[in-house]
Amino acid sequence: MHDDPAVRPCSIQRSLDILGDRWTILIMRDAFRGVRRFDDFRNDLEIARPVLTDRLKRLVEAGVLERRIYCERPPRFEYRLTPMGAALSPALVALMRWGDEWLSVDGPPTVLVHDACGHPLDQAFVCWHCNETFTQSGIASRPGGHFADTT
Amino acid sequence: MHDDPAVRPCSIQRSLDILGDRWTILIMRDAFRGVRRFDDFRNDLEIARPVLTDRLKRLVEAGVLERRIYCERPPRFEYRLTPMGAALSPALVALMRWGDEWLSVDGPPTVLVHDACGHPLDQAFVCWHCNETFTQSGIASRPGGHFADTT
DNA sequence: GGAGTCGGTTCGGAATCCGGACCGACTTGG
DNA sequence: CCAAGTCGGTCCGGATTCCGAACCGACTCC
Repeated sequence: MHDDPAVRPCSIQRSLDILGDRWTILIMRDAFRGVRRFDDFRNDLEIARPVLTDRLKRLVEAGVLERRIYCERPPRFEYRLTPMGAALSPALVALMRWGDEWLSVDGPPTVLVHDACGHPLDQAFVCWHCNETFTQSGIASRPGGHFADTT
Repeated sequence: MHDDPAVRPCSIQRSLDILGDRWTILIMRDAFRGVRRFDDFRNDLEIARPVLTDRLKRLVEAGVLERRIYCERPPRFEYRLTPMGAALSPALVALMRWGDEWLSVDGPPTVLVHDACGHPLDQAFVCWHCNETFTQSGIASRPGGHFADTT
């Protein structure tokens, strides 16, 4: 199931060890939307209760969500993004943009726009050293050789 | 399992309808790496044969991979990325970068670098209209309201 | 004190996944 | 000519995981 960690410790593999099932990424999407409580996740996702319990527990153990009490006397909990969880936003945005572009029948249902000018945003790579921006080419990878060529 | 498409046709949901199981994203990662043949996927992933057959078939049906003959007389097939599949690279890169940053014990095992100068690349948003680059702030979303705020 | 809320846990049945065996079409070696 | 190997699959029985439904504990509200 996983690569030899000494030879090719693939980070996609490791990310998917946390995120890689049918529900977890949707749970994270909801967390980004502001969903925090057990029943709100449940109502939004129509996920079975035991599965949601398990996924939230795993995400907390992974350090992606934080379980904190928001009500003392009947003990009630909420699940919030940690910095590690919030750092997933580029991945979720990329998934959303891909779905927008390739999977929507009547145009992108949700578009990220530049707050100042209102024009749509693109996702790209930046070299802060050269102050250059790319979408596809001009990229190399060291030392693993992934993604050097996508054709 | 899915949102009401009239009210909130979430593109992450739709993307995950194609990619959202334990194996599919890893299959796509391998495809980006250049893996094309059934047995190569199998050897790399240690996935059960019937499951791999099913996943490849689904990815072909979804339009993400293309199944083409590379040998006529014993009919042999290979699976190649379509443009739609290649467009997933930002999402896979984002996942890889997240794993690099948060999940590796001894520093990023693979880093994307700028081909010209060798410095590491960052992933960001670009407004081609204003020629501005952001990593987090200055972003809004219309009309769904996703990802406007990550705290 | 009965109903409602919230965040679970505990069941049995259903779907899915797994490894291993088998298969068809062909090539290669002896 | 026959045996073994390759490649891309399918078929099978057992194990895991998922699901919906019911239940539960602690509390609040009426």
